[in-house]
Amino acid sequence: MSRDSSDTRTRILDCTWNLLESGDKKVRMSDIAKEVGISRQALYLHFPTRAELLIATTRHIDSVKNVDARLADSRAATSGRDRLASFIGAWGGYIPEIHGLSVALRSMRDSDAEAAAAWDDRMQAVRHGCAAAVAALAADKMLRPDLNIEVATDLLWTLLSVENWERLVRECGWSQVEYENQIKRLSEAALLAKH
Amino acid sequence: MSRDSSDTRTRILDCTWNLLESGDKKVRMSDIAKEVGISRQALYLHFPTRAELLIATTRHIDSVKNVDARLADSRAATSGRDRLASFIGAWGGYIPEIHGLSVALRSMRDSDAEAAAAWDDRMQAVRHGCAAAVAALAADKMLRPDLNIEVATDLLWTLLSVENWERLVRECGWSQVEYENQIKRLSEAALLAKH
DNA sequence: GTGTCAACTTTACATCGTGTCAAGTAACTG
DNA sequence: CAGTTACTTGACACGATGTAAAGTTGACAC
Repeated sequence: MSRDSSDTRTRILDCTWNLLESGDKKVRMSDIAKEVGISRQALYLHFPTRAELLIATTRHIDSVKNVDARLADSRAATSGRDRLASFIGAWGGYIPEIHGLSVALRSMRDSDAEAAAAWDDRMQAVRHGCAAAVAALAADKMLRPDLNIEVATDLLWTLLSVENWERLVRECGWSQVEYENQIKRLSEAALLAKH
Repeated sequence: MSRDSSDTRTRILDCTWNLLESGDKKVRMSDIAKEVGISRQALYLHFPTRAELLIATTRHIDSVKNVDARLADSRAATSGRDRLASFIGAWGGYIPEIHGLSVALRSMRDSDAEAAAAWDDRMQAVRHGCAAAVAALAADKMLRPDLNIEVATDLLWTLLSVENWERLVRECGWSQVEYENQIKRLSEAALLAKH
Protein backbone atom coordinates (compact mmCIF):
# COMPACT_ATOMS: atom_id res chain seq x y z
CA MET A 1 0.00 0.00 0.00
CA SER A 2 2.70 2.44 0.92
CA ARG A 3 4.72 1.22 -2.04
CA ASP A 4 6.17 3.58 -4.60
CA SER A 5 5.81 6.67 -2.47
CA SER A 6 8.53 8.33 -4.51
CA ASP A 7 9.38 10.49 -1.54
CA THR A 8 12.68 9.04 -0.34
CA ARG A 9 12.17 10.04 3.25
CA THR A 10 8.89 8.18 3.37
CA ARG A 11 10.43 5.17 1.67
CA ILE A 12 13.18 5.14 4.30
CA LEU A 13 10.63 5.21 7.10
CA ASP A 14 8.58 2.43 5.52
CA CYS A 15 11.62 0.23 4.97
CA THR A 16 12.88 0.83 8.49
CA TRP A 17 9.50 -0.15 9.80
CA ASN A 18 9.38 -3.28 7.62
CA LEU A 19 12.82 -4.41 8.71
CA LEU A 20 12.12 -3.82 12.38
CA GLU A 21 8.78 -5.61 12.33
CA SER A 22 10.12 -8.50 10.26
CA GLY A 23 12.01 -9.48 13.36
CA ASP A 24 15.52 -9.61 11.89
CA LYS A 25 17.13 -8.67 15.13
CA LYS A 26 20.04 -6.47 14.13
CA VAL A 27 18.91 -3.62 11.90
CA ARG A 28 21.96 -1.57 10.99
CA MET A 29 22.02 1.61 9.01
CA SER A 30 23.52 -0.33 6.12
CA ASP A 31 20.65 -2.85 6.25
CA ILE A 32 18.13 -0.08 5.95
CA ALA A 33 20.05 1.59 3.12
CA LYS A 34 20.20 -1.67 1.20
CA GLU A 35 16.47 -2.23 1.69
CA VAL A 36 15.65 1.28 0.46
CA GLY A 37 18.08 0.94 -2.42
CA ILE A 38 20.26 3.92 -1.59
CA SER A 39 23.72 4.30 -0.12
CA ARG A 40 24.29 4.24 3.61
CA GLN A 41 25.48 7.83 3.43
CA ALA A 42 22.27 8.99 1.77
CA LEU A 43 20.49 7.91 4.95
CA TYR A 44 22.48 10.51 6.83
CA LEU A 45 21.26 13.16 4.41
CA HIS A 46 17.75 12.53 5.75
CA PHE A 47 18.37 11.58 9.38
CA PRO A 48 21.34 12.75 11.41
CA THR A 49 21.57 9.62 13.59
CA ARG A 50 20.14 6.17 13.89
CA ALA A 51 18.26 7.27 17.00
CA GLU A 52 16.52 10.07 15.14
CA LEU A 53 15.60 7.71 12.33
CA LEU A 54 13.98 5.33 14.80
CA ILE A 55 12.15 8.15 16.51
CA ALA A 56 10.89 9.50 13.20
CA THR A 57 9.75 5.98 12.38
CA THR A 58 7.61 5.80 15.51
CA ARG A 59 5.95 9.06 14.58
CA HIS A 60 5.44 7.75 11.08
CA ILE A 61 3.79 4.58 12.33
CA ASP A 62 1.60 6.58 14.69
CA SER A 63 0.29 8.65 11.85
CA VAL A 64 -0.19 5.71 9.48
CA LYS A 65 -1.89 3.58 12.10
CA ASN A 66 -3.76 6.49 13.56
CA VAL A 67 -3.15 5.85 17.23
CA ASP A 68 -4.93 8.96 18.34
CA ALA A 69 -8.16 7.85 16.75
CA ARG A 70 -7.89 4.42 18.34
CA LEU A 71 -7.41 5.83 21.78
CA ALA A 72 -10.12 8.44 21.24
CA ASP A 73 -12.63 5.61 20.84
CA SER A 74 -11.82 4.36 24.29
CA ARG A 75 -12.65 7.77 25.66
CA ALA A 76 -16.19 7.46 24.32
CA ALA A 77 -17.14 4.57 26.58
CA THR A 78 -19.90 5.38 29.03
CA SER A 79 -19.07 3.47 32.21
CA GLY A 80 -15.67 3.49 33.85
CA ARG A 81 -15.46 -0.25 33.47
CA ASP A 82 -16.18 -0.16 29.75
CA ARG A 83 -13.67 2.56 29.39
CA LEU A 84 -11.00 0.47 31.07
CA ALA A 85 -11.74 -2.50 28.82
CA SER A 86 -11.74 -0.45 25.69
CA PHE A 87 -8.52 1.34 26.59
CA ILE A 88 -6.86 -2.01 27.16
CA GLY A 89 -8.19 -3.23 23.83
CA ALA A 90 -6.93 -0.16 22.02
CA TRP A 91 -3.45 -0.08 23.51
CA GLY A 92 -3.04 -3.85 23.73
CA GLY A 93 -3.99 -4.13 20.09
CA TYR A 94 -1.47 -1.48 19.13
CA ILE A 95 1.49 -3.13 20.83
CA PRO A 96 2.04 -5.78 18.13
CA GLU A 97 2.28 -3.04 15.51
CA ILE A 98 5.12 -1.26 17.21
CA HIS A 99 6.84 -4.15 18.85
CA GLY A 100 9.88 -4.32 16.60
CA LEU A 101 10.43 -0.62 16.98
CA SER A 102 9.98 -0.85 20.69
CA VAL A 103 12.72 -3.45 20.91
CA ALA A 104 15.10 -1.33 18.84
CA LEU A 105 14.46 1.85 20.81
CA ARG A 106 14.74 0.17 24.17
CA SER A 107 17.96 -1.59 23.20
CA MET A 108 19.64 1.73 22.63
CA ARG A 109 18.35 3.19 25.88
CA ASP A 110 21.73 3.10 27.55
CA SER A 111 23.78 4.19 24.57
CA ASP A 112 21.61 7.08 23.45
CA ALA A 113 19.87 9.49 25.79
CA GLU A 114 17.72 10.88 23.01
CA ALA A 115 16.31 7.47 22.15
CA ALA A 116 15.67 6.79 25.80
CA ALA A 117 13.78 10.06 26.13
CA ALA A 118 11.72 9.32 23.04
CA TRP A 119 10.70 5.94 24.40
CA ASP A 120 9.93 7.34 27.84
CA ASP A 121 7.79 9.95 26.18
CA ARG A 122 5.68 7.33 24.47
CA MET A 123 5.32 5.43 27.70
CA GLN A 124 4.23 8.57 29.50
CA ALA A 125 1.52 8.99 26.90
CA VAL A 126 0.29 5.49 27.67
CA ARG A 127 0.44 6.33 31.34
CA HIS A 128 -1.85 9.28 30.76
CA GLY A 129 -4.31 6.94 29.13
CA CYS A 130 -4.08 4.69 32.18
CA ALA A 131 -4.63 7.64 34.49
CA ALA A 132 -7.71 8.66 32.54
CA ALA A 133 -9.16 5.17 32.71
CA VAL A 134 -8.48 5.02 36.44
CA ALA A 135 -10.10 8.43 36.90
CA ALA A 136 -13.18 7.18 35.08
CA LEU A 137 -13.33 4.22 37.42
CA ALA A 138 -12.98 6.48 40.43
CA ALA A 139 -15.76 8.73 39.14
CA ASP A 140 -18.01 5.67 38.97
CA LYS A 141 -16.99 4.75 42.52
CA MET A 142 -15.68 1.49 41.16
CA LEU A 143 -12.08 1.87 42.24
CA ARG A 144 -11.00 -0.27 45.17
CA PRO A 145 -11.15 1.93 48.25
CA ASP A 146 -7.66 0.92 49.39
CA LEU A 147 -6.08 2.21 46.16
CA ASN A 148 -5.40 5.83 45.48
CA ILE A 149 -5.42 7.14 41.92
CA GLU A 150 -1.65 7.23 41.67
CA VAL A 151 -1.04 3.67 42.81
CA ALA A 152 -3.87 2.36 40.66
CA THR A 153 -2.40 4.13 37.63
CA ASP A 154 1.04 2.67 38.32
CA LEU A 155 -0.43 -0.80 38.52
CA LEU A 156 -2.44 -0.54 35.34
CA TRP A 157 0.47 1.00 33.51
CA THR A 158 2.70 -1.84 34.61
CA LEU A 159 0.21 -4.51 33.59
CA LEU A 160 -0.03 -2.92 30.15
CA SER A 161 3.71 -2.73 29.54
CA VAL A 162 5.15 -3.85 26.24
CA GLU A 163 7.43 -6.15 28.21
CA ASN A 164 4.48 -8.04 29.65
CA TRP A 165 2.97 -8.36 26.19
CA GLU A 166 6.28 -9.72 24.90
CA ARG A 167 6.49 -12.26 27.63
CA LEU A 168 2.95 -13.56 27.32
CA VAL A 169 2.50 -13.42 23.56
CA ARG A 170 6.00 -13.95 22.23
CA GLU A 171 7.60 -16.04 24.92
CA CYS A 172 4.65 -17.99 26.34
CA GLY A 173 2.95 -18.25 22.98
CA TRP A 174 -0.40 -16.75 23.93
CA SER A 175 -2.69 -15.47 21.21
CA GLN A 176 -3.45 -11.79 21.09
CA VAL A 177 -7.03 -12.56 22.18
CA GLU A 178 -5.92 -14.58 25.20
CA TYR A 179 -3.54 -11.78 26.11
CA GLU A 180 -6.21 -9.11 25.97
CA ASN A 181 -8.75 -11.18 27.86
CA GLN A 182 -6.43 -12.11 30.69
CA ILE A 183 -5.03 -8.61 31.00
CA LYS A 184 -8.54 -7.21 31.14
CA ARG A 185 -9.53 -9.72 33.77
CA LEU A 186 -6.36 -9.06 35.72
CA SER A 187 -6.76 -5.30 35.54
CA GLU A 188 -10.30 -5.54 36.81
CA ALA A 189 -9.24 -7.87 39.60
CA ALA A 190 -6.49 -5.43 40.52
CA LEU A 191 -8.46 -2.21 40.41
CA LEU A 192 -12.17 -2.77 40.82
CA ALA A 193 -13.90 -2.65 44.17
CA LYS A 194 -15.80 -5.85 44.81
CA HIS A 195 -19.45 -5.15 45.49
CA MET B 1 33.66 -7.52 53.74
CA SER B 2 34.77 -9.13 50.54
CA ARG B 3 37.85 -6.92 50.59
CA ASP B 4 41.30 -8.36 50.24
CA SER B 5 40.18 -11.74 48.98
CA SER B 6 43.61 -12.16 47.40
CA ASP B 7 42.15 -14.40 44.77
CA THR B 8 42.09 -12.20 41.70
CA ARG B 9 39.20 -13.98 40.08
CA THR B 10 37.05 -13.40 43.12
CA ARG B 11 38.14 -9.78 43.30
CA ILE B 12 37.14 -9.32 39.67
CA LEU B 13 33.71 -10.78 40.32
CA ASP B 14 33.20 -8.61 43.39
CA CYS B 15 34.26 -5.45 41.58
CA THR B 16 32.08 -6.25 38.58
CA TRP B 17 29.15 -6.74 40.91
CA ASN B 18 29.89 -3.48 42.76
CA LEU B 19 30.10 -1.50 39.56
CA LEU B 20 26.93 -2.98 38.15
CA GLU B 21 24.91 -2.45 41.31
CA SER B 22 26.26 1.04 41.84
CA GLY B 23 24.19 2.01 38.83
CA ASP B 24 26.90 3.61 36.74
CA LYS B 25 25.24 2.69 33.52
CA LYS B 26 28.09 1.84 31.20
CA VAL B 27 30.38 -0.77 32.70
CA ARG B 28 33.16 -1.46 30.22
CA MET B 29 35.89 -4.01 30.54
CA SER B 30 38.32 -1.16 31.17
CA ASP B 31 36.11 0.19 33.99
CA ILE B 32 36.19 -3.17 35.70
CA ALA B 33 39.95 -3.50 35.23
CA LYS B 34 40.52 -0.07 36.74
CA GLU B 35 38.30 -0.93 39.71
CA VAL B 36 40.14 -4.19 40.33
CA GLY B 37 43.50 -2.51 39.86
CA ILE B 38 44.76 -4.69 37.03
CA SER B 39 45.18 -4.15 33.31
CA ARG B 40 42.29 -4.63 30.94
CA GLN B 41 44.13 -7.52 29.35
CA ALA B 42 44.49 -9.35 32.64
CA LEU B 43 40.71 -9.54 32.69
CA TYR B 44 40.88 -11.63 29.56
CA LEU B 45 43.26 -14.03 31.30
CA HIS B 46 40.39 -14.87 33.64
CA PHE B 47 37.32 -14.49 31.45
CA PRO B 48 37.33 -14.95 27.68
CA THR B 49 34.57 -12.43 26.98
CA ARG B 50 32.51 -9.79 28.69
CA ALA B 51 29.47 -12.03 28.45
CA GLU B 52 31.21 -14.84 30.32
CA LEU B 53 32.35 -12.42 32.98
CA LEU B 54 28.79 -11.26 33.53
CA ILE B 55 27.49 -14.80 33.63
CA ALA B 56 30.16 -15.82 36.11
CA THR B 57 29.17 -12.79 38.18
CA THR B 58 25.55 -13.96 38.39
CA ARG B 59 26.70 -17.35 39.61
CA HIS B 60 28.96 -15.64 42.10
CA ILE B 61 26.14 -13.51 43.45
CA ASP B 62 23.88 -16.53 43.65
CA SER B 63 26.37 -18.34 45.80
CA VAL B 64 27.16 -15.34 47.99
CA LYS B 65 23.51 -14.46 48.48
CA ASN B 66 22.46 -18.05 48.71
CA VAL B 67 19.42 -17.96 46.46
CA ASP B 68 18.77 -21.64 46.73
CA ALA B 69 18.34 -21.41 50.48
CA ARG B 70 15.97 -18.48 50.12
CA LEU B 71 13.78 -20.28 47.67
CA ALA B 72 13.94 -23.48 49.70
CA ASP B 73 12.22 -21.64 52.55
CA SER B 74 9.26 -20.89 50.33
CA ARG B 75 8.91 -24.59 49.68
CA ALA B 76 8.40 -25.24 53.37
CA ALA B 77 5.11 -23.34 53.57
CA THR B 78 2.16 -25.50 54.44
CA SER B 79 -0.79 -24.08 52.50
CA GLY B 80 -0.66 -23.26 48.79
CA ARG B 81 -1.54 -19.70 49.57
CA ASP B 82 1.30 -19.29 52.07
CA ARG B 83 3.62 -20.85 49.63
CA LEU B 84 2.66 -18.36 46.94
CA ALA B 85 3.22 -15.44 49.31
CA SER B 86 6.52 -16.71 50.52
CA PHE B 87 7.78 -17.44 47.02
CA ILE B 88 6.89 -13.90 46.00
CA GLY B 89 8.69 -12.60 49.06
CA ALA B 90 11.78 -14.64 48.35
CA TRP B 91 12.09 -13.82 44.66
CA GLY B 92 10.80 -10.28 44.94
CA GLY B 93 13.34 -9.62 47.66
CA TYR B 94 16.12 -11.02 45.54
CA ILE B 95 15.45 -8.84 42.52
CA PRO B 96 17.05 -5.68 43.97
CA GLU B 97 20.27 -7.60 44.59
CA ILE B 98 20.68 -8.65 40.99
CA HIS B 99 19.09 -5.70 39.29
CA GLY B 100 22.26 -4.10 37.92
CA LEU B 101 23.41 -7.38 36.55
CA SER B 102 20.05 -8.06 35.06
CA VAL B 103 20.18 -4.78 33.17
CA ALA B 104 23.65 -5.54 31.84
CA LEU B 105 22.80 -9.06 30.75
CA ARG B 106 19.55 -8.07 29.10
CA SER B 107 21.17 -5.20 27.27
CA MET B 108 23.49 -7.59 25.50
CA ARG B 109 20.72 -10.01 24.64
CA ASP B 110 20.76 -9.11 20.97
CA SER B 111 24.52 -8.82 20.59
CA ASP B 112 25.47 -12.00 22.39
CA ALA B 113 23.58 -15.25 22.15
CA GLU B 114 25.40 -16.71 25.12
CA ALA B 115 24.38 -13.88 27.41
CA ALA B 116 20.82 -14.18 26.19
CA ALA B 117 20.83 -17.90 26.96
CA ALA B 118 22.25 -17.29 30.42
CA TRP B 119 19.54 -14.79 31.22
CA ASP B 120 16.80 -17.00 29.82
CA ASP B 121 18.13 -19.81 31.95
CA ARG B 122 17.76 -17.76 35.10
CA MET B 123 14.26 -16.77 34.10
CA GLN B 124 13.34 -20.38 33.48
CA ALA B 125 14.47 -21.17 37.00
CA VAL B 126 12.11 -18.51 38.30
CA ARG B 127 9.41 -19.96 36.12
CA HIS B 128 9.88 -23.34 37.74
CA GLY B 129 9.38 -21.68 41.10
CA CYS B 130 6.17 -20.14 39.79
CA ALA B 131 5.01 -23.48 38.47
CA ALA B 132 5.65 -25.09 41.85
CA ALA B 133 3.68 -22.38 43.64
CA VAL B 134 0.81 -22.75 41.18
CA ALA B 135 0.87 -26.53 41.62
CA ALA B 136 0.64 -26.07 45.38
CA LEU B 137 -2.40 -23.84 44.89
CA ALA B 138 -3.97 -26.40 42.60
CA ALA B 139 -3.35 -29.16 45.16
CA ASP B 140 -5.24 -27.07 47.71
CA LYS B 141 -8.05 -26.56 45.19
CA MET B 142 -7.46 -22.86 45.46
CA LEU B 143 -6.66 -22.21 41.82
CA ARG B 144 -9.35 -20.46 39.83
CA PRO B 145 -11.25 -23.14 37.94
CA ASP B 146 -11.01 -21.26 34.64
CA LEU B 147 -7.20 -21.26 34.73
CA ASN B 148 -5.11 -24.24 33.79
CA ILE B 149 -1.71 -24.76 35.38
CA GLU B 150 0.18 -23.51 32.37
CA VAL B 151 -1.70 -20.25 31.97
CA ALA B 152 -1.59 -19.58 35.69
CA THR B 153 2.17 -20.11 35.69
CA ASP B 154 2.60 -17.76 32.74
CA LEU B 155 0.62 -15.09 34.55
CA LEU B 156 2.47 -15.38 37.82
CA TRP B 157 5.82 -15.46 36.03
CA THR B 158 4.90 -12.32 34.16
CA LEU B 159 3.77 -10.49 37.28
CA LEU B 160 7.06 -11.37 38.95
CA SER B 161 9.26 -10.17 36.11
CA VAL B 162 12.27 -8.01 36.82
CA GLU B 163 10.86 -5.51 34.35
CA ASN B 164 7.72 -5.03 36.45
CA TRP B 165 9.84 -4.57 39.54
CA GLU B 166 11.91 -1.96 37.71
CA ARG B 167 8.86 -0.09 36.63
CA LEU B 168 7.14 -0.02 39.99
CA VAL B 169 10.13 0.44 42.28
CA ARG B 170 12.59 2.37 40.15
CA GLU B 171 10.33 4.31 37.85
CA CYS B 172 7.20 4.82 39.93
CA GLY B 173 9.17 5.15 43.17
CA TRP B 174 7.43 2.47 45.17
CA SER B 175 9.13 1.06 48.23
CA GLN B 176 10.14 -2.58 48.21
CA VAL B 177 7.41 -3.29 50.77
CA GLU B 178 4.70 -1.65 48.68
CA TYR B 179 5.91 -3.59 45.69
CA GLU B 180 5.77 -6.93 47.47
CA ASN B 181 2.39 -6.25 49.01
CA GLN B 182 0.73 -5.17 45.80
CA ILE B 183 2.25 -7.99 43.79
CA LYS B 184 1.07 -10.48 46.37
CA ARG B 185 -2.40 -9.01 46.32
CA LEU B 186 -2.42 -8.94 42.54
CA SER B 187 -1.16 -12.50 42.23
CA GLU B 188 -3.86 -13.71 44.59
CA ALA B 189 -6.50 -11.76 42.72
CA ALA B 190 -5.25 -13.27 39.48
CA LEU B 191 -4.93 -16.87 40.55
CA LEU B 192 -7.09 -17.70 43.55
CA ALA B 193 -10.59 -19.03 43.24
CA LYS B 194 -13.04 -16.87 45.13
CA HIS B 195 -14.97 -18.88 47.67
C1' DG C 1 72.79 -18.87 42.38
C1' DT C 2 70.09 -20.59 38.15
C1' DG C 3 65.91 -22.16 35.89
C1' DT C 4 61.27 -22.10 35.29
C1' DC C 5 56.50 -21.27 35.82
C1' DA C 6 52.47 -18.35 36.66
C1' DA C 7 50.41 -14.02 36.93
C1' DC C 8 50.49 -9.92 35.19
C1' DT C 9 52.04 -5.69 32.17
C1' DT C 10 52.63 -2.91 27.95
C1' DT C 11 52.02 -2.10 23.32
C1' DA C 12 49.95 -2.89 19.09
C1' DC C 13 46.52 -4.31 16.10
C1' DA C 14 41.91 -6.40 13.93
C1' DT C 15 36.98 -5.87 13.76
C1' DC C 16 32.35 -3.75 13.69
C1' DG C 17 29.04 -0.26 13.59
C1' DT C 18 28.23 4.74 13.84
C1' DG C 19 28.98 9.01 12.16
C1' DT C 20 31.91 12.65 9.36
C1' DC C 21 34.05 14.61 5.32
C1' DA C 22 35.13 15.69 0.62
C1' DA C 23 34.75 15.23 -4.20
C1' DG C 24 32.12 13.68 -7.96
C1' DT C 25 27.83 12.67 -10.92
C1' DA C 26 23.26 13.04 -12.96
C1' DA C 27 18.90 15.20 -13.55
C1' DC C 28 16.00 19.07 -13.28
C1' DT C 29 15.22 24.21 -13.58
C1' DG C 30 15.95 28.82 -14.73
C1' DC D 1 24.70 27.06 -20.03
C1' DA D 2 24.86 27.81 -14.78
C1' DG D 3 23.12 26.41 -10.54
C1' DT D 4 20.77 23.45 -7.41
C1' DT D 5 19.24 19.17 -5.45
C1' DA D 6 19.63 14.42 -4.47
C1' DC D 7 22.40 11.18 -4.49
C1' DT D 8 27.13 8.24 -4.99
C1' DT D 9 31.86 6.65 -3.88
C1' DG D 10 35.60 6.30 -0.99
C1' DA D 11 38.17 7.41 2.94
C1' DC D 12 38.54 8.03 7.69
C1' DA D 13 37.89 8.88 13.03
C1' DC D 14 36.00 6.91 17.16
C1' DG D 15 34.82 3.67 20.89
C1' DA D 16 34.44 -0.87 22.57
C1' DT D 17 35.61 -5.74 22.30
C1' DG D 18 38.80 -9.06 21.60
C1' DT D 19 43.61 -11.00 19.93
C1' DA D 20 48.57 -11.40 19.86
C1' DA D 21 53.32 -11.02 21.24
C1' DA D 22 57.08 -9.83 24.08
C1' DG D 23 58.61 -8.25 28.58
C1' DT D 24 58.56 -7.99 33.93
C1' DT D 25 58.21 -9.80 38.54
C1' DG D 26 58.13 -12.96 42.24
C1' DA D 27 57.91 -17.49 44.16
C1' DC D 28 59.50 -21.95 44.45
C1' DA D 29 62.77 -25.98 43.21
C1' DC D 30 67.18 -27.76 43.17
